[in-house]
Amino acid sequence: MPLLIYNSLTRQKQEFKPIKAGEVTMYVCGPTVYDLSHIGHARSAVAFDVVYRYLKYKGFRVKYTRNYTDIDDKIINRANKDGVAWNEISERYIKAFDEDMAALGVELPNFRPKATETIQEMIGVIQALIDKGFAYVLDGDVYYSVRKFNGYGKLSGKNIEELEAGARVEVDERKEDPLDFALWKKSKHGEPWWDSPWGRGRPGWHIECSAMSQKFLGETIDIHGGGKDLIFPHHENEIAQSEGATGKPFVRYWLHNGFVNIEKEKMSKSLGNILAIRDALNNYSFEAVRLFLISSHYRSPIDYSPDALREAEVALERYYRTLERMEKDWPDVVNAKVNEQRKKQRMQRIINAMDDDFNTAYAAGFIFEEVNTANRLMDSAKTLGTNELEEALPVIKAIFKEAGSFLGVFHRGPQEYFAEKKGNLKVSEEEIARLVLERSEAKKDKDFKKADAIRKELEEKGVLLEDTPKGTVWRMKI
RNA sequence: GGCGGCGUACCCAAGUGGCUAAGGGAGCAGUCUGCAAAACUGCGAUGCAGCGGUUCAAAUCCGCUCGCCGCCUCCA
Repeated sequence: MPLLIYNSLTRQKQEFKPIKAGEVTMYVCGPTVYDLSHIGHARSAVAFDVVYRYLKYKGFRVKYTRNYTDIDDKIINRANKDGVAWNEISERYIKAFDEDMAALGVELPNFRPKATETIQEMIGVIQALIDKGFAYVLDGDVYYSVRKFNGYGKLSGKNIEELEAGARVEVDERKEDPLDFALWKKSKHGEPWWDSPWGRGRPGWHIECSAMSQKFLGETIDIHGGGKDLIFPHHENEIAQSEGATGKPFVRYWLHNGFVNIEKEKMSKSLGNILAIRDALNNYSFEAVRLFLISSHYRSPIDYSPDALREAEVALERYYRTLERMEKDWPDVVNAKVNEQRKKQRMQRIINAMDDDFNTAYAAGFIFEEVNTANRLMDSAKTLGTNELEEALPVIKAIFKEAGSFLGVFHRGPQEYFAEKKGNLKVSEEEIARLVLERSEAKKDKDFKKADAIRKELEEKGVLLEDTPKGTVWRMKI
C-alpha cells in the first residue's frame, strides 16, 4: 500500500512520490520567536515530527528544515516593551523553543536556519523578482506585484477580485495595488537593518521561507508544512515569490495541521487563551502531551482541556504498567526470539493507518489493542497455559518499540516513565517505604483498620498502594 | 459577504459505499482481593445532527435544513 498524503493544494489525498526516489525534502514553518511557545506550536511540531520520523521509518532519506523567524515586527515591539535589544528577545525565545521541543521529544530537523542568517539569499530572491518584473521598488521598500503572478490564490482557493473587495488591510497608498505585499522594508529609525541594493532595511515576513527552503533544499521541494492559518497569506505568498523567482514549481505536497482550541475557540494571543508548552509539561508527562496530540488526526481541530490531557496520561500509564508487567513477570518470555511473520502481520495494521495520511489516532488504537492482548494472555497464563503467551509477548514488545519509533510515544522503558513521575513526589520515598512496611505488619496482624488508614493517608498525599502476590507496590496518583 | 471544515455512545475519537460502527476515558455488574487497586470479562450507539434522495447496499455519495468552528488581518 502506498503512502497517501492529503495535499492542501489539490484538496485530495495523493500517493506520495518524491522528486528523487528514496529522498525527501521537507520544510516546515517554525516559530516567530517573541514569546514562549504554546500547545498549538507543540501540535504543529509534533505533527511534523511524526511525519519526519515516519518517512524515515519508511526508508526515505529525509532532509528536513525548520526555520526560526528571528526578525519581525512582533520581536521589535516586544524588545521595545521590555527595553532590551531585539536580538536579545529572539535569542531568549529560540532557546526556550529549543528547550520545549527537546522536552516534547521532538527530533531536531537537519537544518534550523535563522532568518537573519539568510539575508543575502533573500536579497538574491528579491532581486530576481525585480529583474523578472514581479516586484517593484518604492523609496527603499520592495513590493511584490500580486497581479503579475498568474497562479495567485491557487493554494488558498481565493481569487484576486474577491480579495480586493474584502481587503481589510490598511492600504499603503503608494502601493500599486492594495494586495501587494512587502518583500523588503526600509528601516525606520532605531530598527535593526541590513544593507541591500535598495538601501538599509529588513526583510518582509514571507520572503524568508522562500529563501531558506531554496538554500537548504532546492528550488522545488517535496513537502512544505505549517499550521492551517498560514495557508493565507503566508504560503500563498511564498508560492508567488518562489515560483516567480525560479519559474519552477515550489512545493509538491502542502501539509497543514489543524488548531488546538480551548473551549471550541482557537487558541491565540489576541484571545489571551494560551497554554504554554512548559505549563502543560509541568503537570503531565511529555508523552501524555504527545498522545493527546496524536489521538486526533493532524488536520482536525482538537479541543484542549485539563481533562483531555489527564485522560491521555491515564491511558499512557495503562500502557507502561502493562509493559512493566511484561518485563517483570515474564522476563525470559518477553525477550525471546520474535516471530517475524507474526510481527509483520500485526505491524501492518499500524503501517496501513499511517500510510493513510498519517492516521496516528487509528495507529494508537492498535497499540492499545496489543496492550489488551498482553494483559489478557498474562492473566490467563495459569489456566490456559503459556503457548500463545510465549509467541505473542515478544512480538507485542517489538511492535511497541517499532511503532514508538515514529509516534514518539510508547518508546521508553517503564522504569524511565515511572521514575519521571516520582520526581513530583511530596513525600520521601523512605517515608513511603516505612509506611508500607508498617501497613504490611498491620495486615499480618489482621489489623485492617490500621492498614486501611495508612493506605488512605498515602492516597491523600498522592500515593496509591496496590497489594500484589509479590507484596505491596506503590505508584503516583495521576 | 466570499471560501473552507466539522457535527459518530455520558466525554474524547477512528471509520468516508458492503464483515458484529476501532481505541481511550467515565459508568454499572462480575472474576480476583481481608477490603481495595490494577488487570481481565460482560453490559452500553438497531444507531452515526435532522429531513429527503441515489443505490441491491450509506455514518460514508447527492440535496435541503439546523448547529458549531476556521480563513479572508499578525497567528502553529
